[in-house]
Amino acid sequence: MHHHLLQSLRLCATSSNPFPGKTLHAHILKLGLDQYGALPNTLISIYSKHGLIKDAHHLFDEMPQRDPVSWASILTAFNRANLPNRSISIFPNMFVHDCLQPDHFVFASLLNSCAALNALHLGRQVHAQFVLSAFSSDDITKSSLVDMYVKCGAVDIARAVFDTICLKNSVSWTAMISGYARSGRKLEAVEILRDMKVQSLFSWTALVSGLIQSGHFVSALRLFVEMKQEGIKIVDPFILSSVLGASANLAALELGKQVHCLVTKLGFESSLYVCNALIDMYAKCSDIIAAKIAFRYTIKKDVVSWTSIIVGLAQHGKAKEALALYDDMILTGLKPNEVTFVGLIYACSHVGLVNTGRDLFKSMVDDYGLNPNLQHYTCLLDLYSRSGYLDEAENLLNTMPFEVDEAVWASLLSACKRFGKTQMGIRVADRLMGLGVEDPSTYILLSNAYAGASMWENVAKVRKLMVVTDVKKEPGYSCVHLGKETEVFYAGETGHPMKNEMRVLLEDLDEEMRKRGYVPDVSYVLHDMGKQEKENQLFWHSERLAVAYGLLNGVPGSVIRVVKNLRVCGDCHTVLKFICSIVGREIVVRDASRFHHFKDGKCSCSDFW
DNA sequence: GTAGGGTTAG
Repeated sequence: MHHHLLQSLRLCATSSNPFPGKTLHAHILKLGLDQYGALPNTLISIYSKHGLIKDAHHLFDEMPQRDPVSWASILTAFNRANLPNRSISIFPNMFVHDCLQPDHFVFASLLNSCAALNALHLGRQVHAQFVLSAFSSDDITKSSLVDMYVKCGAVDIARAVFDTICLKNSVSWTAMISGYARSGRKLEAVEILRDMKVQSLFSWTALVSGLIQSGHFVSALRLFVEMKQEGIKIVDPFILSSVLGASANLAALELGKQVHCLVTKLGFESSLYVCNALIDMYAKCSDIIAAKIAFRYTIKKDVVSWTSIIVGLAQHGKAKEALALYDDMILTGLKPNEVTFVGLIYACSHVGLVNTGRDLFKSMVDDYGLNPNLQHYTCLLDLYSRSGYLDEAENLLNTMPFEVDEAVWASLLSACKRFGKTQMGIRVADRLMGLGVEDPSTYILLSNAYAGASMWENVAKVRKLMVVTDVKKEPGYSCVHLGKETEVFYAGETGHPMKNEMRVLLEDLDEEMRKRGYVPDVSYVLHDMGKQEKENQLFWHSERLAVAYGLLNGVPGSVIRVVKNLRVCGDCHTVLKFICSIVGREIVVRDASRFHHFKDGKCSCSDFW
């Protein structure tokens, strides 16, 4: 009888709905067989596989006789329900109530909970118990130890355990590879992969996506190409969404398009992860139109899809569209998350919708129970600053429940300059001086603020501090993407083979700009030097070189796409507005914090960044 | 005496 029921239960476990299992449970109860170990244990696991954690827990509680299998089942059930802390808190009862000792299955489940909780200390304790137990040679538990140490960031301990595994399977190898890759230890990660006899898509995915997580985009992409050459079949779209993420981070539009083609070729265009990655990739590669198309083609949209396009539109200065899409999203019944609100408040700051932004901030807390983080406060602050509500901004800065860094104060300082709030500017500047300044552009702001109030002693103090702290500007560079080719330019006179053509073009443009009223703003130059020399510095800024090169070599009439590592300098921003209207071309610059679409003499950022 | 439970990438 038991065997027959167990067979049926096993079938239920593979079924996609829980009702056959529940019916059998009722049947078992009627027969009074629920006391027999294997039957309730199987039921616990069926319930948990169908997400019915309450039923699983209830059954576990009611069991008169529990054994280690019951314990392994309930711990796994909590882990599966994303409640690893429940596993940890219930576990001591295994000794206290049931007088049982954990076996290797229980250890593996516990380690899984520790990994999910990032609880290294606890994990080490479980490790110690495991070593002292009768199961200390179990390889699978050792694999979960490797995984736990990796997830807690203790990669070297993970490696030590990994080396003691007698029969390594694909799971142990993959865990170790992903550990090295996610902590950016590329060489070691690759070495482990090379040691594997049978490499799978899994192991390559761990390597490539781990490296992408740790910011090693280019190495990851090279390895992805190598994987394809090795003939590994991409039977699962996971790695493709990772690679799309890398393209997005590198703003590599052509690469992203190629991966998009691969997605279509392999038939993964309906995978939600892939669709969301495509929306984000196109937006970050500054092709917001393609991002909108990708969004439209996403059949089953989730919060991430909506949020990706809302944030994308907001960053590209299309605030109205972003806010309109939010209304559509709410109509579909989806709940926005923290990231959605960052995009929305950011959008408001672009069009000066102070009240809408403030309402959204309130709605996030009151209607959706979300906790505003530093990013939300920074966006709100931006909204106040750029709309000229500087008292509100200063008040918010002084009352918000977060430690505020230099960049945030600096942005308020720059708003003070813009709106001519000299007194507040000095107050903020003094604050910044007390905070300690590292960013060279902050020094410029400080020096300008004091100079504007004729506080020459303080100007001298800032200069002196700059020398003492030996401020070095991170070298600025700009890349211009022309089809499959990319050129990189650093600030300063270039040694590029086309240097002369570029100089002539920039000089011609300079002449035309001056006719149209351009006056170089040398206040953006950090170094102490004469006016002419400062203008010369500006002339060779990397974003101008990139644009000049794009104009000379790009397809006539096409959009010029530039990616800069730092923020666009204020003077260059003015210059690019002139250039786009002189040459009648659209120029898109992605800088360290946002996108600038220069078109018809205007920029999508409305001159605030 | 047997079943039943564990580990990998967003």
